[in-house]
Amino acid sequence: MPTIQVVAKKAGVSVATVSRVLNNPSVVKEATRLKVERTIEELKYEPSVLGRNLRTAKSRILLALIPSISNPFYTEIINGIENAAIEQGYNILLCETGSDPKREKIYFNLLRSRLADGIISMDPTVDRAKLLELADKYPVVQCSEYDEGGNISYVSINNELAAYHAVRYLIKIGHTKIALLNSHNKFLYARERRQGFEKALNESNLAVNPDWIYNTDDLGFEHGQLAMRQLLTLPEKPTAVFAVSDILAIGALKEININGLHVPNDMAIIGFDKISFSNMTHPTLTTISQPGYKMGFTSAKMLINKIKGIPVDSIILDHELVIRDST
Amino acid sequence: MPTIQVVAKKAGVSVATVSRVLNNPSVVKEATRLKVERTIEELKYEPSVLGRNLRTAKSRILLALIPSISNPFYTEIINGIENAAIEQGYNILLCETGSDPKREKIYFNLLRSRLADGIISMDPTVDRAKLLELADKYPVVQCSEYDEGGNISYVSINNELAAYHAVRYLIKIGHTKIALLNSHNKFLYARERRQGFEKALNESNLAVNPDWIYNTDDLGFEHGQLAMRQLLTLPEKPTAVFAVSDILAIGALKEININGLHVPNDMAIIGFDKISFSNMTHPTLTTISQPGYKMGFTSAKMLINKIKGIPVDSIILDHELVIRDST
DNA sequence: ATGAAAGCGCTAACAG
DNA sequence: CTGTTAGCGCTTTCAT
Repeated sequence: MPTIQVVAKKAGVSVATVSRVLNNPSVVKEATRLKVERTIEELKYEPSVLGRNLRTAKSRILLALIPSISNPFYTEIINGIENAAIEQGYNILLCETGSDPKREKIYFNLLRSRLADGIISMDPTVDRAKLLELADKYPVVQCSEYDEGGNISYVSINNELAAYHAVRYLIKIGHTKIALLNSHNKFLYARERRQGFEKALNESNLAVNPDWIYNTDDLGFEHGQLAMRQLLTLPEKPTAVFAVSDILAIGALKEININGLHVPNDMAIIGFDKISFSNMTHPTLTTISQPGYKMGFTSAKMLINKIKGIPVDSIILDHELVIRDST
Repeated sequence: MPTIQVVAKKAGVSVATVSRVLNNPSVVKEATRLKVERTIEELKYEPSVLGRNLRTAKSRILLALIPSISNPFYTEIINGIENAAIEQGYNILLCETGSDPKREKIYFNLLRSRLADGIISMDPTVDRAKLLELADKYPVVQCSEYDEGGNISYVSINNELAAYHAVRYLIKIGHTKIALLNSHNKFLYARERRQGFEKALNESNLAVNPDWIYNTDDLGFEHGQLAMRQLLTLPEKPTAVFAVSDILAIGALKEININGLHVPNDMAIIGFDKISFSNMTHPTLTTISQPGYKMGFTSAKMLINKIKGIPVDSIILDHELVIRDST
């Protein structure tokens, strides 16, 4: 495991020169550069990131905090983050918080102990106060989720508008009895999507029936199933349901299938996120597509800029209604 | 951002003592320890991992190489890896190779440049020669995949036996015309599972019909669909299919549904991996469960032992046939 | 039980 | 264009 010293000695130059051919080759004379490069090759020298990091006081590592790696919604985002990072010579430490404050703390400390240069938070359950405190001293951006009050820059979509578009479409194709399958109102996005839902109904003079609004804390597909089971027991049933996540929508779809009912004839369904599985169901799921890749890519670039001291602005990206067979 | 120097000065001790209360508190006198701890608290001092890493020549970072983060099969494994790592004070750098040799090279170099202490490879498409070369100088283990010839320790299941169990079960419930939906034979696991498939058939004196064996390079669900479409055009159709991945099975299931046929009456299906979505389909999927969490946990512990210089042995873990509604 | 001091591998100011 | 040198923040002998 040769060090820069060894290379320098063997090549007959100083360590500074070796360092230069590594980091700023243009300033060294071609002849010496070649000589050094040859020696590096011969010795199979690889510069130690450890030494470099200490010296430059940077780790070139970014933290990506997600609640759960098994949620396919984050897959595309992570891809975007990774590509943006690699492009700029950064690496990603992917951290699953499991919405567990203890884990969150471990990861926050990675920033404090300089193991990471910045953090992208995607966890809706993150401890607001702690995140704000962290953002005070370290580069932090939020992706997908964001904080109303705080001044942490973020990348997101317009949740209210997206929900509005989804429900307006259901109304347009003739539905008047529309249910909402939402997550818990403690989440900003849940409140925003509900607003969009209500706005679309109000606009068409449709009443909001509280029986048709289902909130769940757990976004597992079983809860989509549960919700649909309950809706189907109602004396007056809805004919369409807007679910704020594809997973919930898939659960609802399953319950409808189990009951021998038909989608979309007996019940239309719209999901949210366009996860890859939304295309594998039968029938395929109409859904709102978030530009996951772009969200990830943008937030990583944003974070890197922040690390470099370049000021950044929050960004709202466009969503898209993907019409498939469930409506 | 105080350093250890600042803490030492303020506490009126040497940096060595501060370092001791951090790493080996028992050797320092209670009174001084308390004094130092109080100062650390006051200054909100966090030791720099950068300095420590350079000094100890360790990064306490593990690389986890997976082909694709969107493949839910890896989700459980990653969880296991993460927990084993955290337990021992390591962090995980999750790297998606996308089966791209260029990316792979970047990640291998992370080891060479000392940014990581070891690597867990889960990519079946990994460049064997390169991996063996790397394993020569650095701690490497394989998880799920492994290499016949090489001497890299691994954690895996018995693929042949698992396939054998799956097919034997299909035979037991009355099927004699069984198709195999396999990935490419260049993969060891594909060859092994095919062997198990054939063994079960042979044992019951059933012939292996080449028309009922479908190989695909791409494990996307569309290819499961394609495969089933082709099987359904055959003059003599199988009555059951064993797919080597749940995703392929789900694709096949969808095609059967589209054709108005019934699972399992017209066609029984067994998948492989027990991904979370295998439970969300209608009907739910019978599948072979790999102990993903345990595989991840075990391989991470194995790697850490290797890093510490403790000799390790490869391990074969048990699979399980999960019987659900598709058979 | 504690302190002094060396040094991990590298980069960057400064001098030449 | 190149070399000398200081020092990033920490751990770890070696003394005391």
